[in-house]
Amino acid sequence: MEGVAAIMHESRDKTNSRTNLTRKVNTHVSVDCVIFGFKDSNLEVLVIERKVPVPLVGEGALALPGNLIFEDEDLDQAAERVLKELTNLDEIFLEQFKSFGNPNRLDKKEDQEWLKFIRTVPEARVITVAYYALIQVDKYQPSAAGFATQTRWIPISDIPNLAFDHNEICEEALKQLRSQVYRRPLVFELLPEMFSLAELQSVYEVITQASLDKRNFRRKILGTGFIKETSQKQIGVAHKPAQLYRFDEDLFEKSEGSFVSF
Amino acid sequence: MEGVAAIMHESRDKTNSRTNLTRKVNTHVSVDCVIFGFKDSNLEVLVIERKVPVPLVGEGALALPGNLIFEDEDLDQAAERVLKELTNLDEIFLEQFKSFGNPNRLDKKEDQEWLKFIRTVPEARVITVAYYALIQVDKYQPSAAGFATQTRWIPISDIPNLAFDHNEICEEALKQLRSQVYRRPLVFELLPEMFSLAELQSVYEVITQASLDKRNFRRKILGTGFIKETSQKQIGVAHKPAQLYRFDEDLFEKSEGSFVSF
DNA sequence: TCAAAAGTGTTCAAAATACACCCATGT
DNA sequence: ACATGGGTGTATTTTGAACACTTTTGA
Repeated sequence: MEGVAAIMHESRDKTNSRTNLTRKVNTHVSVDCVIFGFKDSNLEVLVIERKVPVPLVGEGALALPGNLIFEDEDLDQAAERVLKELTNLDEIFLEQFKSFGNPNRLDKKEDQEWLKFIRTVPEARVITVAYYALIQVDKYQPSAAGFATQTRWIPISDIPNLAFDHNEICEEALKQLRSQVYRRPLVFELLPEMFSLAELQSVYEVITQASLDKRNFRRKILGTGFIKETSQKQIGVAHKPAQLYRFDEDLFEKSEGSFVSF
Repeated sequence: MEGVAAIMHESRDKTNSRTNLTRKVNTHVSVDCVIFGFKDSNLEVLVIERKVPVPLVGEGALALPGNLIFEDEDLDQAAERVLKELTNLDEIFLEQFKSFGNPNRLDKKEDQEWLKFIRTVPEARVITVAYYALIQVDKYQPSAAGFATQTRWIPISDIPNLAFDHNEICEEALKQLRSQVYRRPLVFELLPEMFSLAELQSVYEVITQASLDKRNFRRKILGTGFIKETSQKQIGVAHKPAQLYRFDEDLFEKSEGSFVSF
């Protein structure tokens, strides 16, 4: 997902007082975001529906949120801005993982047709810098804006054909997430502030596609010392309510980033 | 290191029959390569000296090999080509790891002065896609070409100020190498076909900055099953010659990529 | 009272660590 | 004969893996 449409409305970004109307677009480089959320015990990806004069259905109607960068902004800033402009998401975990530059990546017929509506030079080559993001689904409500008409969560096991090379980008993002999940405390970006150990285990299981032993998991995760019990318990469940825990970032920092693996 | 100078001589790339003279340069995107070699029991990085009318000494004279991409080539192809054009290195391990897009990354005075000699639009913003490479120093002889006047190996502990944001790029490449060295068989790209276990251990130690127990190392590394004894021994050493081993790629593939860690 | 998930320990096997001496070779 | 690095085994500790029943709650 890239396009100049986003410059048709002002940015609310407080860090830059210039409006997007006066900013020069770099028509050769874009950013795309793969946003992961943990929903219904599943890992899902947030996609947008593209706004077009003649609505596309099925094939190619969906895309990752992404757009061209501005000449005066850093890549990380661009990713934050674009994400905000298309989905209203803000201040979430966002990290660059790979760039994609196949010269033919925008050449599919339906993609070209769409680019004709939103680009000054639809046939131009664009390389894209891809980011992955992690969000707590309950805390943030994505809402479509810019050239996105809707946002939609899609389970990663069930992703349809997306625009451009966005399926490949999703695949790579997943690989990245999987390879990092045991080296860094990423899972806590996907969970609410307080969570049960069963939920925590479930996030690990969903991401790594492996099933874990409950007792061993609890022993090890509590053994790290930075998962702390809170005074809260689950409410409204039809069974014994689970104790809730939180991730203590300070304790984690002090423990020198040594993390767990299963 | 980027510039249009490379298009002033033909590519010898057999995979593309068009000469570089007829290819259109993408003036907004470059590739840069951080080439690691294992020399004198040390990890070193290959840099080039920049060709300039008035030779620069000290500050900013050295840079990573890199250049602008062509409009019709993939990022990986561009990295291979540029590496070949500036250092004559070919068919070595090369992998993208991060893109750098600070809008001011080319703005230092000495860098701008240099860009004036090699660029049509020296003040243009360029984002660069960085690659890291691993080479067996005995097998390949880098030799300067294009706008490089010399190539030089520099120990990673002793890297001077480089052009542009190339110090930052080196740092990130090292991080990447360190984080992957125990997950993938990268070390064998740095060693000759046959090597002693002491050399192998030393590569791990140099990359991770940790010292390992000789007996435990040998037990574990042989325990993987894909480090195979050869019939050769070291020659010309003033002590008991070490048995030489090789990395068996087929056995590694079959062992499902499960690697060691220390 | 029942259904549903929470919570809890022990045993065994495997892997990690720590550690010191003799050996083969070239000079 | 000596200097240099090569090569080897064991004991201890730590970590990983497998495994089943009781408890608490809401409906």
